[in-house]
Amino acid sequence: MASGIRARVRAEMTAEIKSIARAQLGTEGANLSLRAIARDLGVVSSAVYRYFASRDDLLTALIIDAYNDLGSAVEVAEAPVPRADLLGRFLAVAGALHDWATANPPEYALLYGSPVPGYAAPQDTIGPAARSVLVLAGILSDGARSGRLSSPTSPRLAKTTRDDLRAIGREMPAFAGIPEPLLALGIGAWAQLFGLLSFELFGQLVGVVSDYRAFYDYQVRSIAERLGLT
Amino acid sequence: MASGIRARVRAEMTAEIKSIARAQLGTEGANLSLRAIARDLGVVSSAVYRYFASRDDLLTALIIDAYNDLGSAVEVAEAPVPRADLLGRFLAVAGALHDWATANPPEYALLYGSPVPGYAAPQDTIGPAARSVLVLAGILSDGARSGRLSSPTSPRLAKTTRDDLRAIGREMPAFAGIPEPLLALGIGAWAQLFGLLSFELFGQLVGVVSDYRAFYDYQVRSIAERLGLT
DNA sequence: TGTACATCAGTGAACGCGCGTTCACTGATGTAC
DNA sequence: TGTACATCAGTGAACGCGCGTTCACTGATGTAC
Repeated sequence: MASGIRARVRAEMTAEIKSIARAQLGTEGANLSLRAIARDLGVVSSAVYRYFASRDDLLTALIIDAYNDLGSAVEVAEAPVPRADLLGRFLAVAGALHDWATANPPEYALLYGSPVPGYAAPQDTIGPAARSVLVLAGILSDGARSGRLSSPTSPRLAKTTRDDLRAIGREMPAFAGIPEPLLALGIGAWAQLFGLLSFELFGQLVGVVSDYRAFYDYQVRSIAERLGLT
Repeated sequence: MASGIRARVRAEMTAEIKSIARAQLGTEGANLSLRAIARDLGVVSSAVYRYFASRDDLLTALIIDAYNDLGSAVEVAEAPVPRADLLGRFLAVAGALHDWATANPPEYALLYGSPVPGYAAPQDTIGPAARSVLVLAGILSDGARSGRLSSPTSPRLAKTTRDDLRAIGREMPAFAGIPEPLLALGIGAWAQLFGLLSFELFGQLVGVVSDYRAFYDYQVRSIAERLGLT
């Protein structure tokens, strides 16, 4: 099966293109230049089309890779924590988010920053995008099932919001066992984590916070307390 | 003083350039094209340089305008609420944020989305950027002074974080009267509001939430409760 | 009120670049008999 | 094991665009006396 060699070379080439593109994200943002990538690769610009059908295709591949990278970082951080240690699991998730985001700012911006003008993410990004939040869902769902997490009784949920939350449980089994108010709180907490990360990475806290990690950890513990995680 | 005419025409021209640039933000993101602006303006590309020294200068003007626009929207929404109605004031602020962001997505992305590659915001943006958060500071500070807002006692603040928070009070008088734990909570709440807005505007909630405003309002009320606003 | 001069908006050409994508092609590598 | 054929990576030229910025200039509008 000598075709295996061709396939392996192809995979390596594809990986190298993505790696060069990733480096470009850092300096140029999401405005990838295929010609610049080809130049770095030491190849004529049209050669890149053997590996990606278009600029958007390459961008999609980068997005999917980044979601998977983040998702697996979160999973790996949370997995070894004993299932009964809900607080520990949450701290592991939040910590992994911060670690990954600060280690990969361009990728973070690609996933959670301004949408790329003219680019519409295809369906294939949805699965990878969900991986990290599914880990949070597991914590809430375990807590709800064991009765250790209780639901807030106020504020009142609008009917539309309650419907939305029910639909989430229906469509994603991982969220199924979570009472609606707790789920709403959980999504709010999730948004807060990313709000904090965006503030930190996008420069909103410059001159305000100096020890970012300590500040983030404080906020995370305060979120955990609010969610009733112990 | 016939020079007043020249000055007025100049101001109008400047405003029109910014308005065309703002429209371009929506389709092209922060990658402004001076040539395209000149084309829309019906003028030769070099003419734009009579009004802005460079592309970055124009971008800075847009950023400052946007911060001021948001800041004044928040101020105008909050000002008529009776000072003693802390909850009403907070709801007004949060509502104005949502109204402004959903009415001006490109501007929102410019201010709170991914940083523009190669662009460093000059000092002049700091003042306008602070306007909206100063309104929140006023609410917390009034609440603290009147004793109606109490400070959470946990989690424990790291020394570095406590120093950061003290420095904020020292450098911005509006924050001076707010106890450190309450201030930390307030900044966390602020980050959460923007996290929710970014999730909504940047597409993270597509297929999850259908009634964005109801969802946001629920989160806002839950934040208000947590802060002890009544 | 009229005239000389200064200011300044806008022109047009140029410099030196960049880009994504298509297409006919060469030549090496793999596959099937 | 050897040969004919198919696959496919990479080339090079071209199409039809785009860009920010500089500079010498024209001509209208304002200012000072």
